[in-house]
Amino acid sequence: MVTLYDVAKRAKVSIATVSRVLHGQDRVRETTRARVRAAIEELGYVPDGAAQSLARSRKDVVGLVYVAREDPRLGRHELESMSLLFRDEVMRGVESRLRARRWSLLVTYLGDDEASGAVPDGGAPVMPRLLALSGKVDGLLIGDGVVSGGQLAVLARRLPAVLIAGDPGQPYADVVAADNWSGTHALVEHLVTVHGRRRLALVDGPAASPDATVRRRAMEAVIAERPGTALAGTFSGKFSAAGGEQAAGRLLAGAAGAGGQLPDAIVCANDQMAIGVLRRLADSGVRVPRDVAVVGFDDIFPAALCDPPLTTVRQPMRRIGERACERLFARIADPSLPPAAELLPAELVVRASCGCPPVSAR
Amino acid sequence: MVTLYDVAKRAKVSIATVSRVLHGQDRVRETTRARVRAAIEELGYVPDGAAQSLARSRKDVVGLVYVAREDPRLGRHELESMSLLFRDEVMRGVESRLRARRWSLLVTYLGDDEASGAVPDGGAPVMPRLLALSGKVDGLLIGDGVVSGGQLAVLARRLPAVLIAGDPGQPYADVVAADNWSGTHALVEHLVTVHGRRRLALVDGPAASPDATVRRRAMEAVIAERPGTALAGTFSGKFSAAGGEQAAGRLLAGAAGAGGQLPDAIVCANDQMAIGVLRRLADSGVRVPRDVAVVGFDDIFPAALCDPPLTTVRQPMRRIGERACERLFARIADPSLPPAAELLPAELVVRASCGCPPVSAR
DNA sequence: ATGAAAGCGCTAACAT
DNA sequence: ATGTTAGCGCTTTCAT
Repeated sequence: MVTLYDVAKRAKVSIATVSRVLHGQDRVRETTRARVRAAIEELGYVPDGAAQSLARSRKDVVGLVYVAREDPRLGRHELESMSLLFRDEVMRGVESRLRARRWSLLVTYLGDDEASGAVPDGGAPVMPRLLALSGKVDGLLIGDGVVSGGQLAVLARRLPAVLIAGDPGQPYADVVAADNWSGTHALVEHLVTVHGRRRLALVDGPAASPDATVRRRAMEAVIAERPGTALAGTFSGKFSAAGGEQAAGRLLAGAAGAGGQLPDAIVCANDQMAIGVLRRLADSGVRVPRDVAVVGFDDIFPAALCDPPLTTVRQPMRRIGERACERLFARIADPSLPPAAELLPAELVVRASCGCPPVSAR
Repeated sequence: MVTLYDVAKRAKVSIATVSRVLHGQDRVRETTRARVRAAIEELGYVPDGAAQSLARSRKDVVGLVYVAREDPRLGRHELESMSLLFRDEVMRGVESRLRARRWSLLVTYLGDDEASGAVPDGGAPVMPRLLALSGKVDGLLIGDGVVSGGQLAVLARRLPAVLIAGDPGQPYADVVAADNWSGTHALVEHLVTVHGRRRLALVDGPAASPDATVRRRAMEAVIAERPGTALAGTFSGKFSAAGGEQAAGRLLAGAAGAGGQLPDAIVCANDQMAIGVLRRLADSGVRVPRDVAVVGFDDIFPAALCDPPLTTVRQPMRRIGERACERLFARIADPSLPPAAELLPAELVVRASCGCPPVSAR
């Protein structure tokens, strides 16, 4: 390996001078500078980042951790795998912030086995993988589901950490997430005030999901605020298109029963479920939005493509990445900052499935 | 910062012993081990990665460089931005290999201004960004279009490097890419032998694109091999849906002229263009695949969703990432390896737009 | 089983 | 303008 000493020897100067040239400092004679430059070029010298980091005692690197959560049965085009898009977008946001500072991003996907996400905190030591990573970065961005609360507490004590799209309620670390509540609120309000929908059914996600819970509450809030509206049933299932189909099936079965009546709007916990609902409805000859409006959440890619195009709420994924990164910078600069949660506004995306006139999709 | 010395002091042992405990070596008494463990836990000690790397003189990190190539006008759902999917998939492949070795991935997106990709090699020094990165990794994975040939030569001389989806013809570094030639060849063969198509039109990409060139050559090869088939015109444009629409427009105009005749198959340089062609054809009442077959290349997400579903060729993106990473490992282990190119088979994805019976897409 | 000490390649304060 | 030198935090012989 070519070191500073090799270059210094070749250019017949001291290592300090080489270092100066390397960092474009003045106080070096032009001719010397040229000699050093030549030596660097000839030797193909590359400064060792580890040594630099050690000497400067900072690394200019932030870590990003996700759980791999891979399902080999899912092709890359499956709707369910689209949640990956979320991460990719977040990452781009992070990267744009990093680039401005000329820092780098160290990405790690933990295997399902290595993450402690849902585990009920057995007081286990911090995951080794995560520990190793910690030593290589100035701060950590942690994806949702990577660590349990207890682990997070331990981790955040050791180094600056920001949780991405995690539980805004936990008190251990900073969080940056989308504002599920106001997003859903705006969506349901739209249904009620613009389209005059009154009997609102909910196709809910898993009870354990914090996101689903918040979205449900927001819907209930609108119903409470708007006299004349009512919750026309709740049908919960997995966050998948299949889950949506099943829920819609139960909903249809209920409406077909004695005195049964179709709701005039179906609010789904996410887009995948909404797409499943749409399919099931189409199979039964129910027209959307004419007979019933359907809305989703997330604005995943296929949402714009389905028939009718889905009205939904977009999570500001990229922005989440940017803000999380900025917050991390702030915390690195001042580790004593009290942990804060930042909720980013989610944007209502109006398409045709709510009853609005279709916009040329092209 | 908590260091090895702090832990040693607290546990009343030498730093060597702490280091031994840290790495699970034997030759440490159980009671001592326990004392050290306790000290580590109490202090919240995290080994400094930079110091470790320096002492071990290896980093266990590989770098991945891409050009940002961002167009802020494009929303994340635009077809054009789907090429990003390619990178994300490649990255997952890389990550899976890295994980097996417990290495990390250092990702950097260069700004358009920082990359030298298309630049005609002004003999400029290696980009500073890339240099800085080089010092932090054991090897580099370089995305297509990041560096020019000359730069690549310089870079590859300094550290292990593998080009991802770049020009397999360049002699400076290893390359891992999809086999465009045989993929296209199989696709066109399918059109000719299975569906009896004879008058094949080409909707070509930009002349400057190596990918487009290879795909064109492969198509010409099939035509040369199969008597009775003929090239029924070439219409080139940008690698975009709009480019495809324009090309289809010209094609239709030509067919409408005196003695004009529609081709019975249109081979497009990529899926985006094919989708544009499909749109334009639909607008003109031309039926696909009945009147004319249309095929693309890449198998981007919307390819399965359009009407009719697009027959195309899938690049083994994930596999490319895996192989590139493995090749990089090999080169790190033995830097004297002669540069090699590895072409991965691209898979024919048969849907309905070629004339095959539609498969239930769901 | 444990400790002492010599680097690893670099930065930066302090000479000169 | 340039050189000397003391760390940075760790791994790893080599002693004991």
